[in-house]
Parts: sequence; structure tokens; C-alpha cells
Amino acid sequence: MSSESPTGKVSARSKRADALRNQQALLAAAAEVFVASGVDAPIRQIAARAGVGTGTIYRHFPTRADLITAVYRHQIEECAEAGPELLAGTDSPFAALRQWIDLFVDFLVTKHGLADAMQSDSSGFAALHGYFLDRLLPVCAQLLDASVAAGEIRADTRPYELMRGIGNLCIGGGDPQYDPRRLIELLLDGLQHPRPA
Amino acid sequence: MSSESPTGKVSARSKRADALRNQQALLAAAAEVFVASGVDAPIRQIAARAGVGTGTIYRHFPTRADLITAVYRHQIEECAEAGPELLAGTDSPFAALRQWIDLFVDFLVTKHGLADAMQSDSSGFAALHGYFLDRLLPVCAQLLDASVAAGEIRADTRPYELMRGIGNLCIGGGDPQYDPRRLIELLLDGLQHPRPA
DNA sequence: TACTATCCGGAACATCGTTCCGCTTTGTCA
DNA sequence: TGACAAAGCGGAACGATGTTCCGGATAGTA
Repeated sequence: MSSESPTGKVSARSKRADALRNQQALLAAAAEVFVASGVDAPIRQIAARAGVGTGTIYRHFPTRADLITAVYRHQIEECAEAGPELLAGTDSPFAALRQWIDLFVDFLVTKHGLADAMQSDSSGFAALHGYFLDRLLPVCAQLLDASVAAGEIRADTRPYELMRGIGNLCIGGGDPQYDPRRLIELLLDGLQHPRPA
Repeated sequence: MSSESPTGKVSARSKRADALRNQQALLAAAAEVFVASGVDAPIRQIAARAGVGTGTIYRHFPTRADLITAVYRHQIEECAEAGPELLAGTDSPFAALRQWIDLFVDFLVTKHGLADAMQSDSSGFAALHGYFLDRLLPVCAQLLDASVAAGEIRADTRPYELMRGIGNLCIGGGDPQYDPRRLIELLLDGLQHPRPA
């Protein structure tokens, strides 16, 4: 991601003050607009809300994914860090996996269209998919492995598929007739099912 | 849908010959383009392939969903009719449900982006979602009810949620790392799980 | 053959993502 | 402090796409 130190914190070095201001304004504006109109809101709308031109937004965040990840970086990080903590806090790795997936689902469904965007293969969103995967896939894999090792679930599930499937199930979570969590429960129950046919 | 009799067959009555020709040409062109470029191919591309103007396509198929459902009507119909047949051909309703879902999944994943389009809430696609639901939801409900009645699965699953979830899981089926069928198996195994926590 | 209802084609408009470049601002150095 | 160059900014401009609209062509009929 642009303008970022290895620690993950936004760096102020070698940047002009106005550029910094604009970057912050854009993050704030994007957060507001995402809540109001979803993560696929028009670029112009975000730029207008921040009081900058469209060119400026592209300078700071070359792709929409960059902007989205910057806005939600903290929450993604929290989710990633929660994995090992949950695992350490219980003697049932599978219970930890369930709780972690709950956190992940909460994150996805509370952002309008985030799940949609994450699975979309259109140009600007591909990187978003990648970022989520880079950060969260290892966590999921760890929880999954631990659950298998504890003999709580079957062993033939690939972390990538599980994460992707959960992301997919979260699409359209706004529909009152459709609660992704119920199906995800079903999926997890399936993991406990003795063996594949 | 425009220009359609109660039997579901395309009606030739009270239509000019050139209009009929164009409608057929559009259906054929759309089918080809859908295979080549997915169901969200540009309207202009379909119109060009059919050798007509863009206005013509909107006259015959006011929304993209109308065009998609017209192109795939036969296959949707076949899928809907297969439900009761499968149910009649076995003494395990749940086995019939599995087979039927297999058919449904086959249908979704062999059409580029059909699953994506079906779940999208953008204007043109909303009707597509509706059409699928109208036709297939009762079939799914019947299979589900029969399975519950036979004591093969738990009773707390809503047909709409199941269909929608399966549709969601089929999104992005082109990825070689992601096989929706494995997760759908998991989901179905979950249905067999004794009782919800 | 003449006439009209129907239909057609594609220009035109709106929206959106993205690029580009002349102008402005900032930080620095003498 | 007062240039000056580098960095950054704004928004016009371009291309793609969906959608509407209407003058002109055409099929069916009298």
C-alpha cells in the first residue's frame, strides 16, 4: 500500500503537509460515504465529500481497494489478531474457530457491499480480495488446523475455500429474509460431520 | 416478460415478422455472447452480434434480466421439472435434494457470471433474482419439506435462505482454487447434523 | 398501390472510472 | 525574507457503458 511504513502505521515522512491533510480528509470522507452508500460509491462522491479533486484521490489511493483497505485496516488487523487470542483462550479450537468466524462475518455484514466487492473480479477490487486473503487466510488456516488436530472436525477442508465461501455467503446480508449466519452455522456443523460421502 | 403467452411459449400473434426475426436473432446472439463474455457483456456487443441497434434490444427485452431469463428459460424449466421427478424416483427425499442441487449448481457454474448476476442488487439484475426464485423456490421447498418429513434432515432451514446461499456459494466458480461444490456438500452435511446449538 | 401502425437504428444523454496537464502550494536554501 | 524547484492539486477530458428518444423505414392491410 502506498505511503506506509513497515509497521503498518501511516508515515508522515517525506510528505508535504497538504498531502497529509488530504489523505486524512479522504479517509474520513470515504468512511462516511462507505457507510452511507456502500464501498462501491462513486469516486467523485468521495472526492467531493473530502473537498478535493478526483485526481487527488487517485494519487493517494491508486485503486479503490487501496482506499477500502486503508479505511478498514484497523478492523482487519483486529480480526487477524483475534484468531490466536481466541485459540489461546479455550481448549476447543473449533469453538475458537466459530467465534473467529463470527467476528469476520460481523465485519463483513456491517459494511454495505464489502462482501460483494471482495468477491467481485472487476479490476479495482481484485487487490482487495488479495489483501484480505494475505492477512486473514493464515489465521483461518491456523484455527482450522488446530481444530483438525484436536479431532473436532474433518480434515478435508481447505482454508481458502472456507474463507471464500464465508465471504460469498455474506453477500446480500442486508436482505431481512436472508441471514448469512444461519447458513454459516450449517457449514460449520457440516465440518463436524463424520466423513465425506 | 414481454411477448409471452400464459403457457410460457413465445407468442407469434400480433407481432410483425421483422420483430419476430429480431427477437430470435437477439436470443441467439445473446446466447453466444453470454458464453464468450459472460452475462454482463455490454448491451452494444449483443446488439452488434445480432445486427440490430441498441434501441431494438431494449424494445424486446426492457431489462437485462428479461434477456437472460429468455435465453435460459428452457434450462431453468428443466431444472424446475427435475425436482418432482427426482423425488418420485427415490425413497430418500434427501438424496433427491442433493441431486437436484447438483443440477442447479451445474447450471449456475457453467454460465459465466450467472451466479454473480443473480445475487447482484443492481437495477437490471433484481428481476433475474426474482424469476429464479419464483420458479425454483417452490421446488426447493418441496424437496426440503419431504426430507424433513422423512426425518433425514433437521427442520429449521428456510428454502429461500438455502437457495440464496447456494447461489452465493457459486459466485466465482471459475477460480480453480475454489470449488463451490465442496462447500455445498458441507452445507448439506450440516443439514443432517442433529440439532442446532 | 397507398396508408398507417409498428418497429428499427443509432445518435444523444447521463454516469462512472481513469488519465493528464497547467496551475498552485509547500518547503528550502541562499 | 524572497525566490525557486519539487510536489501536489483540481478538474477538464476521454472512453466505456446503460438508457432514452425520435426521425425514418417497413410490414401488413385496405
